[in-house]
Amino acid sequence: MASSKREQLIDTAVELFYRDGFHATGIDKILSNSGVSRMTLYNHFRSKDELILAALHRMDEQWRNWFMRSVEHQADTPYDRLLAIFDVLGEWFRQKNFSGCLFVKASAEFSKPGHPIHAAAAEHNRLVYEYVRGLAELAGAKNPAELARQIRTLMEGALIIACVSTRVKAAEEAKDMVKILMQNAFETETLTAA
Amino acid sequence: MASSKREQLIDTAVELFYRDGFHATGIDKILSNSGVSRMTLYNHFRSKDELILAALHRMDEQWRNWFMRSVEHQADTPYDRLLAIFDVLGEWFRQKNFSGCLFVKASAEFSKPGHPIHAAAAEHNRLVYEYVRGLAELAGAKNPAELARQIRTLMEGALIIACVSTRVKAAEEAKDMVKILMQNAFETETLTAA
DNA sequence: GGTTAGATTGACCAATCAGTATATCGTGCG
DNA sequence: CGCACGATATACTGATTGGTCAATCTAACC
Repeated sequence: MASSKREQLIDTAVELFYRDGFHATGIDKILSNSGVSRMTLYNHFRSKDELILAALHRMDEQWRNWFMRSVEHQADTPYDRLLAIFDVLGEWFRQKNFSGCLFVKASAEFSKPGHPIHAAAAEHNRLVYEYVRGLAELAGAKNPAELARQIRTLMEGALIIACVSTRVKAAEEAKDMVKILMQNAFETETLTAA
Repeated sequence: MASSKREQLIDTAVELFYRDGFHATGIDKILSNSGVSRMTLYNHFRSKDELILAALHRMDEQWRNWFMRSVEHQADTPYDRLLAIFDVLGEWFRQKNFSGCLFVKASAEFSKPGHPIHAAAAEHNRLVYEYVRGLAELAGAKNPAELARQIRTLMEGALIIACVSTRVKAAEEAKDMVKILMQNAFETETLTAA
């Protein structure tokens, strides 16, 4: 039962932090929305910052898991999966309660790079990058690290355009861009195969 | 003197909002840092949100002015200026107190698209887009609007990578990407000329 | 010089902030 | 049954939140 309350706290924290932001979400709102009482929270987490870190960790696992599963379900070969990334991105942007990326929000509200919360956001980005680089390697890109950085840049760019300018098409537009870039990232024979 | 205090309030508001965020910056801190007293602020601005809007408006003018002047100083032809955008971006990322983009922060903290503050961020993005599209037109791009959207996506992507992952090189990496994309965005003769 | 309108001041408001102290409760063990 | 321990609930802390009120001060105009 103790662990269940902890889960419940993290769940509602993720939901409220995502919707309203970190500073704008008070401990009291998390408590009332989760039906958990004050001391139970401070029993599991030493401070609000620690709860934020737990929420980011939960979201990182959830989101990356969903993202990778979706990409792998969408396409079969590593090459096609690099393209499918942007289809999945489009799905994400079109989700009912889509409201941007929790990690962008985190690094926006805690912008000092040394802050643990900022570091958690950077770590999430690194893990996503590693996933893309793995795909680029499997696909046989000439320079997998470079292609992965390019794709990550396009992903983040599409994300910002989508959520600041409310332009969900940004995902498809980024996909068109990545097609062009991938022509340059693969040997000619791979290019012809695609 | 009245107008000078108003300017002073906006200046310190911009500085503190940029450094610490909107919700994390209290009215009291703005007052003490600017040396202006409470009612003077509420005489000029009906609420904190209105001060935020004024700060965003000020920052929009300042930043776009600095950005466009830098781009135009860096290169002479519209074509080269499209590339120079990313040199200027690199300059920005390397500025001493660089801490991301105030408008990304604004839309992160006020993520409901209908909110006036979110709308102000979207409007800033639109104005930057219009500037890039103008350059793309002058440069003779086949589809200026499309090229401008692509460049905007790369700009925002590089920005997020730079400030979340503390990777200022993201600007140069995005420049490499835009070179490839521009090969596809111009007729062959323009391409050869470049 | 006196009056008056507008700017400025500091005291004050209720609400909320993150976090704590203490009391009570439920439950497993001897 | 009775004890004891960890989890929970409630009340409370002092600080800070955004915002207001009424008194004071300044300066321009008649």
